[in-house]
Amino acid sequence: MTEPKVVRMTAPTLRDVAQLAGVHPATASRALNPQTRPLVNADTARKVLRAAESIGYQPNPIARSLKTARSSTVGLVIPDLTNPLFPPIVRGIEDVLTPAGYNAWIVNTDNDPGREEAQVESLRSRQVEGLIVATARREHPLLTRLHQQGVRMVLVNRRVDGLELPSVAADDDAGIALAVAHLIALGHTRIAHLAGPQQTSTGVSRARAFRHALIDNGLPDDPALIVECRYWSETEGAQALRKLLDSGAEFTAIVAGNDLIALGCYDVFAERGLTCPDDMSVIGFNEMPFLDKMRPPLTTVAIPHYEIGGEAARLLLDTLDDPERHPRSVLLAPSLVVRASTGPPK
Amino acid sequence: MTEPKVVRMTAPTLRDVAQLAGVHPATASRALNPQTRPLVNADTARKVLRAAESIGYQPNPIARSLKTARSSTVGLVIPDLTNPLFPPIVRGIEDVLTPAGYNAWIVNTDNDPGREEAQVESLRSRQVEGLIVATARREHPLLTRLHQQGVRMVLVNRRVDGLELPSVAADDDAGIALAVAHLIALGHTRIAHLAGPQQTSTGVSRARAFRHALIDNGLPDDPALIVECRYWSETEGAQALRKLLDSGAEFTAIVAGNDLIALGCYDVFAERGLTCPDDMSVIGFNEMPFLDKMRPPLTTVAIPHYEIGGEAARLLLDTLDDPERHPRSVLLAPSLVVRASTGPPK
DNA sequence: AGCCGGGCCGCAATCGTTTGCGATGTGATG
DNA sequence: CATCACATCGCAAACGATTGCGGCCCGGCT
Repeated sequence: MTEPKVVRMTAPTLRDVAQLAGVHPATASRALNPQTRPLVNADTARKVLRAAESIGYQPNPIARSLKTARSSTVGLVIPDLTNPLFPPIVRGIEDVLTPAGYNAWIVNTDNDPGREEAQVESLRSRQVEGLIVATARREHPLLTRLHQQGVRMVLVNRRVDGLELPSVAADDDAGIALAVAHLIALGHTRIAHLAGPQQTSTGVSRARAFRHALIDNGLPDDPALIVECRYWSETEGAQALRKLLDSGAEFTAIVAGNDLIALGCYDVFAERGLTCPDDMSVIGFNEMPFLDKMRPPLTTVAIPHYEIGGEAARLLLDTLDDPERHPRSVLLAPSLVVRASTGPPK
Repeated sequence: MTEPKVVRMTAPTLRDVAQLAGVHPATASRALNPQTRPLVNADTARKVLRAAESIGYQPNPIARSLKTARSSTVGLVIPDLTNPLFPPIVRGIEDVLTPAGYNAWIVNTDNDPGREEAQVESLRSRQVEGLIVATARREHPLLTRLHQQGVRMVLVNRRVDGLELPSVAADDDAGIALAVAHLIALGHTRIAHLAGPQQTSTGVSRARAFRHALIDNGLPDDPALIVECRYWSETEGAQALRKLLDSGAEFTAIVAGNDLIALGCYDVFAERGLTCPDDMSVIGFNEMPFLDKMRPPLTTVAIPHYEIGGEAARLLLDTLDDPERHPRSVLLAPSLVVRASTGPPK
């Protein structure tokens, strides 16, 4: 004899819990929320919790968001997920956000300010409580506006000129110093720099660090040996190197703004019949995946992606916790990974 | 004489629009929604639209979701964003979802069923209208349960045994046939297969295709030349190849289940002093980024990632449109990219 | 003139929570 | 015994949109 069991198609709501526990929804709400639980009798709280448990109640985040104007969600603004730099960072972010009860909304901007604006707008309308932004440019009207409007955010990898925002990045100075020292130790004296876009703080700070490193090592700071790439991409790296070679400048080693730019050089080596590292040493930045399997394996400055993500998430959580807190910024120490793309000059 | 201008800190709501246009919020709602616009007088609709425009009204998606139990959002369930296979697919998905007015929520499962369950639960509580799932295993209790509950979804790259779900993937048979034909044309007759995990449909279908391809070419189907990897990873690939070499089996070429497995072979080549392709040819699957810069550049079967993503999104949109529609599945044609990891046997 | 049928629009309920406020009961206190 | 403080809980109003239902008006018809 099977009793007809009523199956409810819709998820159990707070009212259901309340009814089952024999209390008012308001009481159930207070009992369920650890913050307000002291406001209800311990016994009734227990009853409510048991009822909720028994019917598998899950609070509806949408209704909650509507009422509280919060969402337990933060937005991640990424220029391009396809860039292997970002996935590990995202991973680090999620791994600290999740235990804290937050979720992350990932959006791609394709480096397009228009798309970026639309995406951020969409995030805001979904009541995200804060933003982790990896698309900052030195001049960034959108970010300054958001900051004025009191949107909580933290920057990763890059910063905005004149904006006091919490940020986390690798220590570019230290990283570039490592790279240059390595090349000098190998015997190089004429070293070029394929700089990243100077619209990004990282681009300028690495370029500046490069010149400082030369000077610190008693080498001349020759502007003819620095070329700017318009994007952090392989094709731009290749383009820049061609320009440099065509200029007739003499050099035996290259410090690239990042790994992609360095990999772009490989294409040019092939075109021009140069062998690496015999004719030309090159060193990247970021330690993206699979560099060890490249031809030749790329020497690079490794940065702790995962930790950068985690630290960014922690900074954001701090900010959400206490919006008045003075913005901290953290720099994480890079390290040098020597592979086969660097060697003594011929 | 500056008039005191009242600035509202909170975003304009539908009531504001209605008030400004001199109509009831209900009318404003109908006017704003193209679906219901015919229900209101064209003039008043114009007035409402103008009012909305003038104060920059953006509908609150949270309130809308609460009322309508919809969200214009779909969930993307990815095993691991760090795998370079997925970002381009995600990109393809987003590029068709966005014009259709949908957004994508990306979640990582780390190949962990527990995490997967939690993530999917979180997606559902946020009222996602459908799921695009890239984590399917052949036995997948979670997915079968979701399917029974009527959750709309489409599978990418992999399928679930006995479940009639829309799916999109590369044509494994064709791809493997291409790979095997290439090796045979080079003169190889003893070809090994480092198969992907046999819990995944892709793992078995590629393995099956491999054996069929051998037979079709009049070669023996030798079980000793097939080893299964437990994961689609470099380390597993390396492990499998070591096992195969240690077994004493003789072969001159390898068809790897995917690129990562193939790259794992490179490590073993180095360990054992084998040179590729002279001692051993190897061919991958997927055409992940940067393979052209590997040592040696990896021959592989290229699949149209971006299109796969786009097609998956289209299938999901179809399903959302008409849930009764018979599940379509699409296979996209792969192509062979010949590089330097394959050559004639010694 | 009376009636009918649209077209157009407003009323109010609703989605599932949260939360200020007030009601109730209890025990302690003067 | 009256008063008061306090703990506990219920009432009801939000949050911002959508939508069934019904009312009004106006033009056309008999």
